[in-house]
This record gives sequence, C-alpha cells and structure tokens, in this order.
Amino acid sequence: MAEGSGLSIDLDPNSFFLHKPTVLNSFPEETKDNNIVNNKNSKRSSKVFFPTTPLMDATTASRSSPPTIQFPVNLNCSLDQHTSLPSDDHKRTVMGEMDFFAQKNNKLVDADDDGDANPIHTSDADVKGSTERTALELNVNTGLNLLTTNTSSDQSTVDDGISSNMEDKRAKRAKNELAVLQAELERMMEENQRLRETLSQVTSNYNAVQMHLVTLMQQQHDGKAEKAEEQDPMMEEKSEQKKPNGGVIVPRQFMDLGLAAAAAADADEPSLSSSEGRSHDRSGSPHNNTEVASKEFGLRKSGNSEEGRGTGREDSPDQGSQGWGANKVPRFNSSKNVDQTEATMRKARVSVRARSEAPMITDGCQWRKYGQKMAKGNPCPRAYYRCTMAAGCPVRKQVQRCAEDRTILITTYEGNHNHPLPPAAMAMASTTSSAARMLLSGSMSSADGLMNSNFLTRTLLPCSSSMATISASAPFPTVTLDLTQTPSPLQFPRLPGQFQVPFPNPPHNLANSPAALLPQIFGQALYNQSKFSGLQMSQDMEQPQSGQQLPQGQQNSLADTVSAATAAIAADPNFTAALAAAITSIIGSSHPNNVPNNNATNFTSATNSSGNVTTTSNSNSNGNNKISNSSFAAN
DNA sequence: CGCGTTTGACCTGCGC
DNA sequence: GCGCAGGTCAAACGCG
Repeated sequence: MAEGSGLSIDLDPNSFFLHKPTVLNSFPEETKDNNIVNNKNSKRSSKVFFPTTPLMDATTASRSSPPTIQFPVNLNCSLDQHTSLPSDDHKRTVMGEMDFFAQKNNKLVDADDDGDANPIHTSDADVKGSTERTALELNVNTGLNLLTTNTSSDQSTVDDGISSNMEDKRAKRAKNELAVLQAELERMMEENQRLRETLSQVTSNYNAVQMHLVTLMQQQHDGKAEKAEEQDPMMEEKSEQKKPNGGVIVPRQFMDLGLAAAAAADADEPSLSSSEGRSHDRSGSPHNNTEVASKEFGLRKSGNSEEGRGTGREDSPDQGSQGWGANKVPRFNSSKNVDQTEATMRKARVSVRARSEAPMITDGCQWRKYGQKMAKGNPCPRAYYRCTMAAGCPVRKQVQRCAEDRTILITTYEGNHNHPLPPAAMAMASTTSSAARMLLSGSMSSADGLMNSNFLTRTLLPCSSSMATISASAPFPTVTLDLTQTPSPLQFPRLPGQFQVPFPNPPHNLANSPAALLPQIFGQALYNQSKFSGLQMSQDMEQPQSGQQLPQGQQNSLADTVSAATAAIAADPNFTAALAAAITSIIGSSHPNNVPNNNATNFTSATNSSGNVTTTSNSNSNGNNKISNSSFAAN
C-alpha cells in the first residue's frame, strides 16, 4: 500500500464518520429530555458500529481552505473523478476556501470546452490559459507528446487529404492513436518522474528542517539541562546514579523522550519490563501488543484492582507525588524519563472538536457510559464513556458540548485500546494516538513540546486554517483537533500556549463532511511525521522491536497510512493540500524502517478511538453531588 | 432477563 | 484542614 505511492487511491468508505442515525441524543440543552432520549436510544446507538457513510466527494472537498501550496501534480485525472459531479458543485455552498478547487474545476472545464477530453490534447492555449498551474503541470500538459502527436496528426491529415486513400487513412489514424497513446504514456511517465522528484525534494526538505529542529532543541535542552544541574545538584546525583552513562547525554535524552514515549509504549508494554512503572502493571489484561496508553488506563484499572481504588488515579501510580507539573518539566534521567513519559502518555489526551448536530460520531468503537457530571463553567453535562469493545480496554472518552457553541461537540479521548480495532475505529485510533504521541514527543517541556508539535503539524500540512491545537498548559497535555469550521485561528478562544496546527479543511458538519476524516488524516500524518521527527527517530521506533511489531502491524500501519492519505484526498477539497498530506503520509510509511504504527497497527496502541456522543442526561452534578441538581432532586 | 444508562455516593487532587 | 472540582463506582432503573 505504501508503495501505493502510486497515484491510484482507493477511498475507504469505512473511515469513521459522524453518524447521525446512531446518535443518541441531540443536544445537551435538552437536558432532561436528553436523558430520556438517551435511555431509549442508548442501546441502539451503542451498538451501531462501523457505519459506512458515503465518502464525501469533491463537493465537500471543495470547501477546503485556499491552497497555500500547489503541488506540482497533474491532478486532472483525479479531479475528474471527483469533480465530475456537477450536482455537487451546485449544491455545495462554496466557501471562500474553495477558490483553489474551483480554479481547478474551471480549468478542467475549460479544457473540456476546448473539446479536449483528453488532457493530452490540451492545447498550448489551454496551458496558457491556466496561469495557475504549476510549471510542472504546464510542462506536462504542454505535452511534449502533444507536439509529437500533433505533428504526426498534422502530417497524417495532410497526407489524407492528398492521398485520399482510405486504408492509408486508417493506418495513419491508427498510427496517430498509437502515437497519442505513446505520448500519453510518455507523459505519464514523465509526470510520474516529476512526482518522484517532488517527493524526494519534499523529503529532503523535511529532513533538513527536521535536523534543524533537532539541533535547536538540543541547544535549548542543553541550556535547560545546565540550569537544572546547577539548581539541583541532588538531581544530578540521582541522574548520575541511575544513568549508566553518568548523565552526559542530556541532549540526547531530551530527544529520547519522544522515543521513550514510543518505546515505552511500544516496547515496554508488551515486554512488561519490571521497572517501577510497570509495577502497576497490571493485570491480566492482555497487553497484547503495544498499547501505549492502554498502559495508562490499564494501569489505572489494574492499579485499582491491585492497589485499591485510590491508586486508580492515573497520576499517582508511577510518578508518585509528582503531579502533572512534573510531567511537564521532565527530568533528565533516563529511567525516569521513560516513566514520566509513560505517565504523560497516560494522561495525554486528544480532544476533538466537531461541529455537528449529529449526536454521535461513529468511530467504530463501542462505548459504554459510566458517568456524567456537570462540569464547571459549562451548562452542558460531561459524559464519561469507556470502550467496551474488549474487556479491560482502558480507553475512555469524555463528551461534552461546548458551552459557547452547543453545536460543537468536544470529545476527549484517553488511552490506547488493548484490542484489535476495526478499520473504522483504527482511523480514529491512529489519529488520536498519533496526536497524543506527537504531543508527548514534545511534552518534555511545554515550550519545546509546543514547538515540536507545531512544527510537525505545520510541516505536515502547510496549508492552513487551523484544525488542531496543542495545549501543554492544560491539566493534561492535550491535543485538540478542531474540526469545527475554523477559518480564523481566533475563532475559538485558545488557551495560552496553544499552538495551532494548520489544517486544510473547514469542516462543517462532521456528520457528512470530510471533517470526519480530518482527524484521521491529521493523526496519521502527524504520526508519520513524528516518526521521522528527530524526536522519535529512535531506532526503537524505526526498527520494529523484535516481536513487538507484528508484520501484520506493519501492514496495518501501511493500510492506515494509505487510508489516511486516501481520506485526505477524498475529503480535502484542496487537492494539492490533500495530496501533500497524502504524500507526506506515504513518505512516512514508506520510510526505510517504516515505523509500524505502534498505535494503529493492530491492536496496538491505538490510543483513542472516538466517537462523539452528545449526551446527556444530567445527573451527577459536579462537585460533590451535594449540590443537587434539579435532576438530582428528581432522584 | 440481560444490557446499558442513570445518578447519588465516593475518592482524589488541588487551591486557599 | 476545608471546600471545590474532576473523575469513577456501582446500585438502581429502564428498555428490548
């Protein structure tokens, strides 16, 4: 699939979407009503899983933000498929962002008008007309072949006129056709070649930037390390003690954190090494594969069972007294780093903001509601769900409507699934997992983390419009994928310290929009990015840990990647952007040691899976339930 | 009757 | 130490 770098892309209808039918309740606003509704619908909703919603077509795609980059790719063919839906074009309310796509369409249309059904025949005039096209495209379209073809055709026509011999005509026509085909073939080859070049160029650029980033980080880290050492000799001693190397490797450690996270997640998990962190380990839950976060929750759970309820708290287990603050300011102790990373991972969250009236986002997972509370500052109750696809699955999610805009569903995922996920769920899982991983990769220091994340995401999707934010300042490191229409970064109040990740899509209603795919794309892309980022460039990651990474996992990862790429293209109106994302994704997966998706891959650590459910019934008021709610009173 | 939701109670962490 | 808030548990409840 990765090889699929090929341009053929299969749209996977199984990607997750918001799914109306499955929805439980509509809006929290209808509080008590919701409760009732929920109850009634609950079963159904919970049981509906892999909804196959029709992929959005070009229609939705056209909504993307204005392309900031034009990818030197001749999208004619692809576009034709997607854009050939006139009805859609009409229906869709074109957003400003569509411009790019519109242009494409226009171009195509123009071409058609010219009577050249075949791009190859595109005349020079056409080429000239399309000022927007990239040089590459121009070249392609200009068609060397065209010359050839034309030449031959011209000659033939002339000949025909002269000779007036039918057979000759036929022969010449055949020749012409052949020539055309050859020309097209040649053109395709050339185009292919260009794409490869572009790809390589992008790759090289990426690497360069990455290296630069790493360098900067190292420098920054060095500075911090020095300070830390100066301030806390004790720490230094400890670190020395624990470090075989004597803690000389500070800079590297920093980088390893990301790795550690990955490694911890990937490797530790399965092997269950015996370090303290693992003490909480748990359980009998099948740590099958690499459940990165599953650990987290698994820990929590098993921790509960083993250590008592109190320990169940995610925080306490490994870090002892350290709170999140500790996590934010990582120490440079190798073993500790790992632990901390794990802890961080446990707490890392991926939040998805989706504007949708649809009560539910079908993410392919099964959820069971285990609680609901009124959260401070939000009239809408927050519902707590836990993944029930497998016993002991640590993944949980919180669903709450945005107080400011109740059409927005905020779903927050925690943990990694400890079980195989269906394709539909895989997408989201990989997304969230990737996001979380990315976040963690930069969680060492909030600043760095943010920078990294931002960098990664930006690198990934240079196009614009914000879709994701990363907040290390929040109680829990959180990556927010904003799938709501967010043309302007300022639209949503952002926490200080948040970075926006550029996303090309202005999703509208997740239920039917490509927005649903964004997280997937985002995650996958991020994941891939992170894989290659210096942060997680560890061998651990790149070289599938023996036994840890199942071949199948790799396959899955590839599949994931491809699906993500596909989704990106399918969902994103801005094809160039989508293509860029796809390529990025492909690059990631095709990387030498293509890091198997720790997450997405098989059962692994797919961190989160998601689905939004609006819900609500109210019930537990926050705070101690002492403050009785009206609903409580009812009870 | 089984399963999922509801919801009051409980636990923990944090800030004052 | 107290209160608040977030999160979870688990008995009760409702639905199919």
